[in-house]
Amino acid sequence: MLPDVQASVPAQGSSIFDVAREAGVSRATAARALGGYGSVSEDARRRVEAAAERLGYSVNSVARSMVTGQTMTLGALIADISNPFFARVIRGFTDGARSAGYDVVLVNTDETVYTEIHGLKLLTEKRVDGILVAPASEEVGEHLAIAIERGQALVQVDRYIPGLDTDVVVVNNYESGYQAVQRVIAAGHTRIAAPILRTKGGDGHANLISTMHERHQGYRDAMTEAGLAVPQAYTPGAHGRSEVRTAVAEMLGRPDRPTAVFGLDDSFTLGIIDAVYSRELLVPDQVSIFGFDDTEWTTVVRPPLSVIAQPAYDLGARAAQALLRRIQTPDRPRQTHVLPTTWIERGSIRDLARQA
Amino acid sequence: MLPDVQASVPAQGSSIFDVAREAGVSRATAARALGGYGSVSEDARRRVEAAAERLGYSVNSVARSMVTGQTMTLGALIADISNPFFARVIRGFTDGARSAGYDVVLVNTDETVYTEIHGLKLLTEKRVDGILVAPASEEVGEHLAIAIERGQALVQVDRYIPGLDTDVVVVNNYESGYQAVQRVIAAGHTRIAAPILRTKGGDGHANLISTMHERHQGYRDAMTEAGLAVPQAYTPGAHGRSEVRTAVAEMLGRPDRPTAVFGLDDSFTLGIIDAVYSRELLVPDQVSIFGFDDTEWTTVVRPPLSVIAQPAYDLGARAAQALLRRIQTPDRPRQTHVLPTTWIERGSIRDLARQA
DNA sequence: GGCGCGAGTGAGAACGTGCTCAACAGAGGG
DNA sequence: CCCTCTGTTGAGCACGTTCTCACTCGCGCC
Repeated sequence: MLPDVQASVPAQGSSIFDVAREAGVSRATAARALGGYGSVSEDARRRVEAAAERLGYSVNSVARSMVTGQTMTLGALIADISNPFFARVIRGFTDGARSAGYDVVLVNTDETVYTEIHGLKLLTEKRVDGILVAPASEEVGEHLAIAIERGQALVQVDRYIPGLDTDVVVVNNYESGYQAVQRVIAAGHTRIAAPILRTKGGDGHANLISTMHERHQGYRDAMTEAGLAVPQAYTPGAHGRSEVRTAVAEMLGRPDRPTAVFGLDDSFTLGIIDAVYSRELLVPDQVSIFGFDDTEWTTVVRPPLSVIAQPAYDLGARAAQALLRRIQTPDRPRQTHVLPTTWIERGSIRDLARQA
Repeated sequence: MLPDVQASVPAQGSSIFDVAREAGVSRATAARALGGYGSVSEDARRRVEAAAERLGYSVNSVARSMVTGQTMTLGALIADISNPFFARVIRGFTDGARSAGYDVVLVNTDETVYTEIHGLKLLTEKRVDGILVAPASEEVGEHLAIAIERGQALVQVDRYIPGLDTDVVVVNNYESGYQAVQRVIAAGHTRIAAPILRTKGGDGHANLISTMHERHQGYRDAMTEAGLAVPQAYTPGAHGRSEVRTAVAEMLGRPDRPTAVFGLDDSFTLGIIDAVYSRELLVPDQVSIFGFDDTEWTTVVRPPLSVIAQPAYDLGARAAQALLRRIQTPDRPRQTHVLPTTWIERGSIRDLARQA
């Protein structure tokens, strides 16, 4: 590794000044030739392009951003990219962003408001042109309100903070939960359980997430309207798959155990299945299961799982679309996009009505 | 929406110049007070901080990057973030990056060299300080070689291009595949199949991915050394879950059908299970299954799946670590980090030997 | 032959920050 | 009393790009 050889390679990429000198023109002409604006003679254009090729010139987006005032970058503030649901949302978001020439910076919040605030600060400093956020709490949103006031383009996805003036892209969580539970009730079930997510903020107090909230309210209303009880034992708070497993296993050991359990999200459904197996109960003969979100594995469990499928990719793609429109037209009225879910009946719910 | 109200809010965030004027000091003093360098009187520091707070000042990272020459941003060029394996890798990578003050820009390549080249160009223009790449092809890597020559810090993860002079973070794919197949052979199986991934580049010719390549070679060698045949019918090329399903279903319909099928990655294993179900075969009594990568669903299928678990999160975290070290010390010798896999025996492999 | 016009070109400002340099005041020692 | 040293401050350059402005030159028209 001779130092001479290294020195022959420009440590930092060459600037448009180097290209101009190489081509024997001024910076302005080189910039015009490469930027495709103004008027440049055919001869000069060829010389500049050849020089750029020879020097391996690459536009410095940082400098461009200084001038144009836009970074062509979007930020994404989500709970956890290793959660397959968010991974699909982000895939849709990056695809939508990319097709308009934008890149995406990813920040995980782990459902923690403190991390969300910190991440928002970082993205603001990076001067991203817009931010996608799945708020960690439906109660604490002052940081987001301030960002909006300062003109930051923002879109909420999957969840939303009531009263926060942004575009929102969600599914009809309440209706989906309500209708699914109605279906299960129609199948003759009267004891239906639905554990609910309880996340903890940095300060130790529980965050409420609108998504969970609404799905659970749909469940409650469907039960109540059918004249069915919702005992507290059927709605334990849990923090993740293993806590759900524990809570549901306990519940299934009781004499008045539920005949059906509703998984409010992917990880909850997994925990419920874990619990059912640990009790060695048969699905759907001894206990029925249905879940929210149709992930890849729902067809490889036996019986295949009946679920409320939600268009995760489309959520992200629509959010990108909404965000890009807001960037282009900051004063447009805010919109809430509610994407439809699909009930997929597969076979994990026992029909007690027909059997009776 | 009165225009006056809007005008009262600064459209673009205030600069350090505004803070300096508000505090009654020069730009330089304000910069010193906020940047924490040089010496500033206690009085001036307080006034500057108060002014910054009042104006809601936020550092402009773009301008800072112009001066410092670093963006504190890393790029990630991976196949598909909605693939749970990569999602976990990226989670590890972002965590590692974040703890050192770096953000991550995400680019999906869809296993396409053309998209990878384009993504590399974008990341270069954005002047990211380092790039994580899971190369789409183990054959086409000239674009990456050029980037390295220009001084771009690069780390390859999950796969690698032979001869490309970068840090590499992988698992011992060959050994893992070899040993797993050896185990299955020891359990008395002689007809073991392993479909292999064939992705297509933008130009239509097949990409070889080192990961798949090595796992499959491990399988082949274990078979050959045990004196077992590897008929071409046992190693069909497929492009994803549904193609694997079709290929394996066909294979399982033959009279000389395999007694065990090896899923070289997560999506392949899903396709294999699909095929087994479509043939209504019992696992492990009629056919054994084992896979690569231990995802969340492997414990909710019946029987639970025996797999080679790989530390996806750690792959990403170690890659971040390696990349950050290279950024700090560009001339350090390149290292290849091989992370261990773990064989998890669960019950999807029938022991023919003990039974005989 | 003078004039206008358009194409092509170069000089230079601007973006907001980090950092160097010089200037200045005040304290302290010889 | 002068010199030095230290703490504090402001002026100004640099980063690489985009874009505006003014200038030159050649051509065609009156």
